[in-house]
Amino acid sequence: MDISVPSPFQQGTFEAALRCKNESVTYAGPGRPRHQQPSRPGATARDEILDAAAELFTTQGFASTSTRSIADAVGIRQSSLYHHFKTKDDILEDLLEGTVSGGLEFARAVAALPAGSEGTESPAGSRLHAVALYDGTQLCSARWNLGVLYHLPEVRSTRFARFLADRHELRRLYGELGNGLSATASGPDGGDFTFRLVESLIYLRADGATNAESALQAADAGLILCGLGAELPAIRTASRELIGRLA
Amino acid sequence: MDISVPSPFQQGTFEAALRCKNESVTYAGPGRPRHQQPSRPGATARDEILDAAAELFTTQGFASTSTRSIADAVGIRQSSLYHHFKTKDDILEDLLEGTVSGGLEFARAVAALPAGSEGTESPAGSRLHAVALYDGTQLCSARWNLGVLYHLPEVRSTRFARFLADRHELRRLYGELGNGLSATASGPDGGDFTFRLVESLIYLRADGATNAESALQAADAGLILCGLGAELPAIRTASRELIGRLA
DNA sequence: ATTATCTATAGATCTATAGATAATGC
DNA sequence: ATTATCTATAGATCTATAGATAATGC
Repeated sequence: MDISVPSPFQQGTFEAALRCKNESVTYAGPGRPRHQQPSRPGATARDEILDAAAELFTTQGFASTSTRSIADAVGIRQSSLYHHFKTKDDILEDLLEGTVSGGLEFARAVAALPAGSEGTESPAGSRLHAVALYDGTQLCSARWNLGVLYHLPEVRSTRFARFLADRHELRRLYGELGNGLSATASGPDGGDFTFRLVESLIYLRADGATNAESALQAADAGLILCGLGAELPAIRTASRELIGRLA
Repeated sequence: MDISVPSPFQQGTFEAALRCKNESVTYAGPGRPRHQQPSRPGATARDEILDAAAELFTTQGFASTSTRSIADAVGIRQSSLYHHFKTKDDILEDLLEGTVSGGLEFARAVAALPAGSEGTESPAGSRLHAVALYDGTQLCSARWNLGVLYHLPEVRSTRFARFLADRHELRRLYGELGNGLSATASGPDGGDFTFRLVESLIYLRADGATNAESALQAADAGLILCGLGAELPAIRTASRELIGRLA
């Protein structure tokens, strides 16, 4: 059955040809030296891989990015990736988890505060504002705009159950923090609208349209939809205080 | 150089094997009969292909969907696709263009109305509300949730310049219609916030969380952010009237 | 003659594994 | 001995083209 024939076009040969271009070898840890110098931020090879994958996934798409192109961006051979990650999906899983874990942790801490502990005035809505501002700031300032990967059809599978569950819990916390604030404005969903406005920062950023105020404006807009537009100055102050205390 | 050897695993052989399963032939137009009955909605084979591709692109992703799987879903051979579309990108281009053209046309018509012609009362903001409601309704009710493809990294290329330009013009029209309405509320960007809230319906739908009111709620929220929450009942009436007249 | 399909295939990938090799650290 | 890399490759794809074939319509 095995009738395959070696061909000059095969991968090994091509890599061997490439190799002639760059024979420089520098490597600090244990193991065989790399054929190229490391050029990515990150303390470990694993971090370099994650950074390169984040760049490529966000700029070229997940399925369109080959493991070979990630390896090339790191300066290792394609197969060396598999020492650090079992599959390509595992790389994506790590990246997604990293984008939601910080915000979720902060939101949990805010939601767990005993009533009235936001500060001396503690205006209603400052908890939701703080969560939105923290989350939005992270989405705007993270090194790569990984949020664009949230809604990939590929991600809606049990493979990424943990990320999906974490993001769902974060969304639920927005809803919970918005509950009871919406007497006057857009109905009972001010918390979820706030979540949606914060996530829309992802696409604002993808269009190159975010600036230093974008996250604050999204949080403010969420609170306006909760009927608290008039209290915004006090809310902003308390929100910043909360972030300084918990983050 | 040509040292390849025919193998029992090659495509042609596999297709020939498959073919034995289904010999039924029904075909109405000119040309050779299909090996399978058409099973997709659409007057033409081209429409069937677009429908199948829309389903697969939205549920499995663009890059993860092979031309073979599209052809299988239609009931034709993979290579037959290329009679109707030059490349796989051309299929995506057609689909994207189709999702924005209707909304853009409506928004242009609304923006081109002479001042004061919305109706007898013509409350400020009803034009923006009408555009948002029309657009949001389309995003929620279209057969496939093609909006999830808007932010694919693959789409940000000159290849899709026409779609990108149309969507950009639509966004600009939201901003224009929002101008001058935002004296009281969230700053000067009520129009763009409305656009963002309407587009967030795409991801609400992807999470299975839209209902019959979702589009209206998004449009309302946009107008609240323009500082016109108090006028919403009158705005809604005028907005529906506008849609009935122009759509 | 034109149209829409088909079979067959080129040529270029892609992911993941097997097993060798060259460092470090005990 | 352990670790991180390397070379080489299996085996399964993928997109697109060439050219044959079987309908319709003139």
